[in-house]
Amino acid sequence: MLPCETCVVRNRAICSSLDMDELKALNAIGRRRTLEPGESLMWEGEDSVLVANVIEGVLKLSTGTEDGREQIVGVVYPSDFIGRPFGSTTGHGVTALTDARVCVFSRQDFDAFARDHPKLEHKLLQRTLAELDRTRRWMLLLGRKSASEKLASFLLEMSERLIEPNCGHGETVLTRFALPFSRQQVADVLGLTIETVSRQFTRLKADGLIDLPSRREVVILDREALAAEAG
Amino acid sequence: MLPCETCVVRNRAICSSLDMDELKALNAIGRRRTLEPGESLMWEGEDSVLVANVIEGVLKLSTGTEDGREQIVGVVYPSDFIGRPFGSTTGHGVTALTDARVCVFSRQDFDAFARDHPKLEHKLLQRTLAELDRTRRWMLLLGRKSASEKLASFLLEMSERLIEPNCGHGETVLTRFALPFSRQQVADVLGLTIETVSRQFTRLKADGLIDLPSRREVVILDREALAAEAG
DNA sequence: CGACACGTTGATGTTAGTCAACTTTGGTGG
DNA sequence: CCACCAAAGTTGACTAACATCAACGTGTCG
Repeated sequence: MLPCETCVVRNRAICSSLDMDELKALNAIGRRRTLEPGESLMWEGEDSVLVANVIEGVLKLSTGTEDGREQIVGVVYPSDFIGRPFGSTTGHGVTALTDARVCVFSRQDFDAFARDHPKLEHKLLQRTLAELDRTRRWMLLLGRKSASEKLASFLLEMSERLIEPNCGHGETVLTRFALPFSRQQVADVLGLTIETVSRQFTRLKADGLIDLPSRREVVILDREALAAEAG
Repeated sequence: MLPCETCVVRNRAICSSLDMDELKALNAIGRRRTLEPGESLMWEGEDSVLVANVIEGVLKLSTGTEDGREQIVGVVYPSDFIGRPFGSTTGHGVTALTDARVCVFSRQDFDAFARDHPKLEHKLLQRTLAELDRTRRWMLLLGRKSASEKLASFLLEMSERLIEPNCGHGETVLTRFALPFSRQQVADVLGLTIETVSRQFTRLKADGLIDLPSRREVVILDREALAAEAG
């Protein structure tokens, strides 16, 4: 039996465009891999040798300047696609934030496969367009929002993106969740320093909009007010 | 004779994936349109009814907050693709910065055509992936760079992107060019205020890195130093 | 229990934003 | 052709927001 048949993202990842025979062919060129928090799958500037699908876990995409400043330019979740097909270099590093499982392909193999399977390319195009939309919305945050607006926006986005797809049906947002980010990583997403992030967390808690049961846990107490704060 | 046959972007836009018959079919569902500076082709949040190819001119993609802050999230040049195929809403406005000519399609017609022409979808995918790469690089600028780094980076990018593709072959960057942006628009690209942009222009000129023969013209005097300034 | 990484808090500094005055430019009509 | 005007850009003084530097908790794991 194909590993794909029991894959939890089978029906959501780009693989969902393939029938059984095609899936078998794709499976033949891919392999599973697990990553621990902090472990990288690829590095900025490196030749684009791999692409992958996220099966489980959360990973960050990040770039940096020569002098060590870092910016997280994307966050990927189960069923998301990683890597740069049809291109020679990787524009950003990919690093696991949590324990993660991915389905990895050689870029060359994947490129060849994709060219022969327009339905797969179509799914990939849809995903890429959606990711571009999301990324552009994030630019508004980076360029024009204040620290408190940034953090509020971030927490709301988290509460929408961290939903486990298997549990329940109607639930569209989370009220309580575990952040897959350290304070430094939140700062790297929002273009702030760790101190500013910490202060804004404290303020949102003091104002009663959120609660922080532990370092990594967030409870949204007043979503309305948080949305207002997000600008 | 098809208008496409004499189209200056025929060999660079996504149309380059099509043979004569296919081009004829695509031409049948498209039409030309001209835009004046400041004129918009679509608006943020609107239903996605149009897509287009840029034939001539420069256009901005922009989003804003409720309270009027604006962020330019992309800039498109001849042969670039505009709009959101396979999606219901437009995430950002599209407005001409210069006189522009575009080749417009109804999104529904285009979607249907694209689904039947995998080579076109492939080109579109390549373009979208490249645009996503560029957008992510811009996030580093917005999140982590200082005002002077931002302006220096911006001028260097302009000098690379404004090259007329027809003139010459080897020339890969421009030393002198006309900015298609007002100071306010530069500010909206970089996530700064107009005053800060103006001060940084003055400083770069005073330091001898650039010259400003007129409001809209820029001459790069010391590309080396400008690149260093860009961080 | 202690060490260390992670996070918070406070004091101070710097950068870019704000507000306001002034200058330049380009366009229009007398 | 020139005078005038509005729009765009520049400059200066001041302020606010965030960064920086530094000290101080806190929880996690050997």
